[in-house]
Amino acid sequence: MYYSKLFGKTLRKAPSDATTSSHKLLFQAGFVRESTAGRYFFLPLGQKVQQKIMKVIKEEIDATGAQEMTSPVLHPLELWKETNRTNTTGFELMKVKDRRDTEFALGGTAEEMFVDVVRKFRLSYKDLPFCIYQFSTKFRDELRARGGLLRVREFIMKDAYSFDADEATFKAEYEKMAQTYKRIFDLLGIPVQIVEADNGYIGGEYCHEFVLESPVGETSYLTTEDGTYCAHVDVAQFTRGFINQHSKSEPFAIVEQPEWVKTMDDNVTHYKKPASHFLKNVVYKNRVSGDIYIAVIRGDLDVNKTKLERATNSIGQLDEATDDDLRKIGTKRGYVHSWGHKGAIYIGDISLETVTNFIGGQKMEKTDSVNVNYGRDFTCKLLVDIAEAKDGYISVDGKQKLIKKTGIEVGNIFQLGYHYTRLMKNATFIDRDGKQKPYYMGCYGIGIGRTMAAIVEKHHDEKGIVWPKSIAPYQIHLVGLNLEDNGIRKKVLDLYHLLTTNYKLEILFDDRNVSPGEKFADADLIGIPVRLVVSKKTGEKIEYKQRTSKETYLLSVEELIERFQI
RNA sequence: CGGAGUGUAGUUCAGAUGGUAGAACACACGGUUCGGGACCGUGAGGUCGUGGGUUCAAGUCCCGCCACUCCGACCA
Repeated sequence: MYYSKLFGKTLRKAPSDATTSSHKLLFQAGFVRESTAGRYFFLPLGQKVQQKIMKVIKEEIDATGAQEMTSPVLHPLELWKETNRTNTTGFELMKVKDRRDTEFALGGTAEEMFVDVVRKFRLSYKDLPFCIYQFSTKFRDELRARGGLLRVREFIMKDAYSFDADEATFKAEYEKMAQTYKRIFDLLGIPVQIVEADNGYIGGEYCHEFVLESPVGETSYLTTEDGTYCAHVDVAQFTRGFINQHSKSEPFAIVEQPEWVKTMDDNVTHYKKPASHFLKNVVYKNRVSGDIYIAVIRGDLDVNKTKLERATNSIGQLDEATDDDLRKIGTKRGYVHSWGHKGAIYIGDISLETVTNFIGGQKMEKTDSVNVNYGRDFTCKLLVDIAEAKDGYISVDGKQKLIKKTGIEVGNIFQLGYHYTRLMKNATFIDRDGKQKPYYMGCYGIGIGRTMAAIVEKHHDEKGIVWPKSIAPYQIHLVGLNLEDNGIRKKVLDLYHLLTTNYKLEILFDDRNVSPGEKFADADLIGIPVRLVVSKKTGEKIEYKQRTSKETYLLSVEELIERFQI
């Protein structure tokens, strides 16, 4: 490719509203342009990278025996009705109508479609297991796009779906895919952490995110110092510890409050006790059923909404209660009781059993309660883990501190189990015993654009991008200097043709009539792994430099070709 | 959807108190340069996001809307 013909230009400066390195550099170096928020053009350079990422993924996924196919982007809305996902609040489905008023969902994920195509065949256990996948544009009606390619509304995703006879064979498939993902991200130059995660409405124990640790990521997770435990904040478990105040035999009592105590902080000052000795009550409302939940928790801990949603079987449906909601159960902010409000369902955190003689729980305008004990003075409908793990908390084995990290989620793998195949009719195979059984499913996704951004976040310096070899837009950035000299011009053109034609190397040849400094600056910015220079200075040789190094070498054509192991 | 901010040339930005729109870089042409974003000259490029209002006069003041960025909420 002649640089002078390349569509897209580099800029001297990054756009001012870009905040992440990947956004700045991919824009500045001419890889992407924004259409509207969260929708991007991939310019020729960006498209090359995107295709190379897909190639790496395809080779590795194909090696597992999975087969690539494609599905329509417009999904019949009927399918989504079968699995009730049109009503799943929280996941905003984008819909379109054709001129006959038939409704379609713009695919944001394709479980229903893949189940649908599979059930068009009468398969037997002999056909199992199998895995089918596609690369396709996904649409997400995100409330807010952010960070360039990190969170977008339209993106190419590799989504794979596995079909097994039972959980045992699925487990093997899942494990194989986890290993494959690890290898893919190794090849792409992204050191990922495998993070235990929440798989939302489905439940179940297998769900992992592949995360690149990065300050600009949106995924919060906790890991032990030795890395043996690594879990998303929505599932991370920790040890509460036991806080023994004094004898449990002191009777529960309502006491006068000499001052009006308003918040947890004021309580701590007033009673001269740490926050852990107080009862904290947080109220949520299920926006679908209208149920009101009061989460009761030790005062030093916070409620994790996702954990609470899982405990109450209301995934994606809880909102923080409004003043109106509080009024309905007969209370107001600051005066929510840990028991007794009619019309509310009490869910307690297991930390309630780690303290004797709590303060609070029945706070009124002039009085408060003390010496309150869980089990003796009050109970909740459920006593489960609904607390959010935080930096410095102790791991479940009690031996290590948890470290909180943030990162970019570049891929995920899910156990779907029978969730879809039970909701959708005829999603069955004929088993050995001649009976129809639902498929046991898993799904596996990788966002291509986000992966590209993650690679840039990981691989750049002050001068520009530093692409790993596997996905660089070109293998060689050839810089021709002194091109007005016909001898040099011929030499560099001969080299270009030799390498591209005989050796099939991908080369970006900077043939422009601009200053050397500008060509070098662009080479660094674009970030192709190897830079070659032909000029009057290099004589019969060719200067070779790697993007990652400052060293330059003068090589003969033969030596050069050797370097590329041709 | 809540909070904050920004919209002026392709990009980065300047345009106090209202008075007929500017620079740098990029782009085109000519010339001089030529190993780390060279220089000189010439030129082209703007319904100042949009609609309305106030005013003799609005990029500037007021109101509505739109878009974008950041924080939060949301995120199979």
